[in-house]
Amino acid sequence: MLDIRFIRENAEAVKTAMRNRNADVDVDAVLELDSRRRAMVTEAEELKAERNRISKSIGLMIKEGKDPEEIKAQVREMGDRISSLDEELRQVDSKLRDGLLFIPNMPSATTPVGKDETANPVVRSWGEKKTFDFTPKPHWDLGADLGIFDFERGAKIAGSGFPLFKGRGAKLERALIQFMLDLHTEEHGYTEIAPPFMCNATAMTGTGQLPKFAEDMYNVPLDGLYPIPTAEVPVTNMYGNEIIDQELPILHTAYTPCFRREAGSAGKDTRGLLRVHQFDKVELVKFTTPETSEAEHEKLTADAERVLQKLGLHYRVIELCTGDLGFSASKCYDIELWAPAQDKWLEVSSCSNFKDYQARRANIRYRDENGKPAFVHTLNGSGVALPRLVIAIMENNQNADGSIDLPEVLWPYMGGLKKLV
RNA sequence: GGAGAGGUGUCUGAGUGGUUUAAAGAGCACGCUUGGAAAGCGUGUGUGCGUUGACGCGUACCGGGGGUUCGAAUCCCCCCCUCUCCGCCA
Repeated sequence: MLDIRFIRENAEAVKTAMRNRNADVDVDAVLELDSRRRAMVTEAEELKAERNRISKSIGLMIKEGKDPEEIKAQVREMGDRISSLDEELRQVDSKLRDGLLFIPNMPSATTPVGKDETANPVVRSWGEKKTFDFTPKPHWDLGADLGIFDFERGAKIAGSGFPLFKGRGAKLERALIQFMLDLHTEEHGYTEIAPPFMCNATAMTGTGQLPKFAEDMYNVPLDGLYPIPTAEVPVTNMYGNEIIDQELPILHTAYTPCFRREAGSAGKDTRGLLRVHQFDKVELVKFTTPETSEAEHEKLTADAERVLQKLGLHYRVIELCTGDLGFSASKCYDIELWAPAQDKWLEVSSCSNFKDYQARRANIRYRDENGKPAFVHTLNGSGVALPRLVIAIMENNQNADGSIDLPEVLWPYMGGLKKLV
């Protein structure tokens, strides 16, 4: 969330930013709550100061054997006023917090201003489109023929969008996860985390999924838990309500399954692995100082790209414009893989710098050079998500006979298998 | 799921209704002392919010939330977490 003091002092800039985001936010209503709240706090605290003084004197009177009943009655009235003021204050406070929780992050100064995804500039690309001397098949046909997944049975037991991998398909999932985790821990300096796959509402609020995107989340109301939509939630919230005393930056990587209801996407990208309710992902998460977060953002993006380079897959990096930027992000690069049978680019990673937005929501701090507590900057990106990665591997590496060549870096993880036949 | 014991500041640890403004010790920082160090001595050492140009002042915070009271770390209620034992169980 944004600092209320920042909003107070930069109201016009905030309003402009919200317009650029196409976000419908009533900044003035929040400012009004803020000024009401401060007036009430001052009044309540003055009363409390007086009550504390008098209560102390009552203690003395009793000790001296005087009768305090008259003063007690007087303070009792004061207490009633304080109680009702506190109650009112609680309400204003929670309204203000709710208001703040629905205001998205400020786009960074370098984020291009634009209306929607059509305004996202391509930053760079790697490799080139593969040419085929036959018509490349979509991954769902290839996979069904090879028997490496069985979406019908997945749908039978959980519903559509819950993919079921089988045999070498299941092993390929495991191999890719292991390959990516090894790369990030051994070559990029990340510490691996195996976190809980469910989080409470506080954690979901800390990273920005709640309260606004409740409909996108699965939830288990009986226990107040949410199956995680991304490892970002548990791994970022690891340090919630802490003043981190380790040296920054902290780099974490984590494999988790991810669960998304995809509300509002019904009927879109329904075939195969394009858009599913459950998928595997290796995530990269960083905690940095404000001074280093921009450089760490570039490095994090490069770490994700390295996965695709090692796998030999053609990709491009785009930067999200203000109109397409995620709620909590200040700056974001999407990495997209080319899928020849789909004839389109598929997003496999969103690498975001959240600045202090999540840190303020989750209360994650460090001590700055003066020893004063300050909010960290949080960053994350997929490194990378599996379904579309599997699509790209299958569709790009297919042969005319329906077999699929496996990238060389995966051979050791596939027990020496070089080809899916 | 049942029974019990706990949760106090950076740490250890006291505190069961009123100068507690959370004792004491350790740690840490600074200063004195010293040829230098250690020891010793002295001073300081939390977070949020409000207010202020600033120094500061006020307020809240002893796992979390409510309540009783003029006044709560302390009494009452609910919840969370940790440990021990029992039950169940991969």
